[in-house]
Amino acid sequence: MPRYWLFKSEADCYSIDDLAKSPKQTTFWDGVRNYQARNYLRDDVKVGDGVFLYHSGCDPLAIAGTMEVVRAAYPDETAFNKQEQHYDPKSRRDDPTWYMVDVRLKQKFQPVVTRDMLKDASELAKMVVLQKGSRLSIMPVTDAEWRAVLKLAGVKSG
DNA sequence: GCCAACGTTGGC
DNA sequence: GCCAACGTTGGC
Repeated sequence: MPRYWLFKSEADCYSIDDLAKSPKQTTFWDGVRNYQARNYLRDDVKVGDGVFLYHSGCDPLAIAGTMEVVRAAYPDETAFNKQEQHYDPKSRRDDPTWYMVDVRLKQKFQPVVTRDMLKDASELAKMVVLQKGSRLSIMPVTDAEWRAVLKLAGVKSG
């Protein structure tokens, strides 16, 4: 059984349209530099899992669509490169600290499911992304939440 | 190992 | 732009 996740991205930095324009509509999800999020990525995110792409830091705040995990965790190369914004001198090639996965665009929501819509849905009251102070960039989503959001998006399956 | 200070995130 | 929440750092 696949599990479900929510990946957060600043839309100015990387949006669902950027993903749609990528070769094979696939990208590597790099730059996660938080241990709890890293643990999810490294240990729990598997090929075939469903992922919501959430746009933060923009208007509207919204789930923009769904993605599918197409490659499980492997070392995040950007951590080894001094030129990279997310360079981390403590991560070593023989013992990487940070990991990334590959995701492929599955479905772009039209229109997007806004944060306000999520907040109005009683089934989503406990959704992690809606909790105060919730800053993780990788968060788990329950089966019921996954279905409820798809319903709000007006689509039948992820 | 504690905790204050600091930096960052992100909703509003 | 503000500020609350959170994670990390570093002195002790």
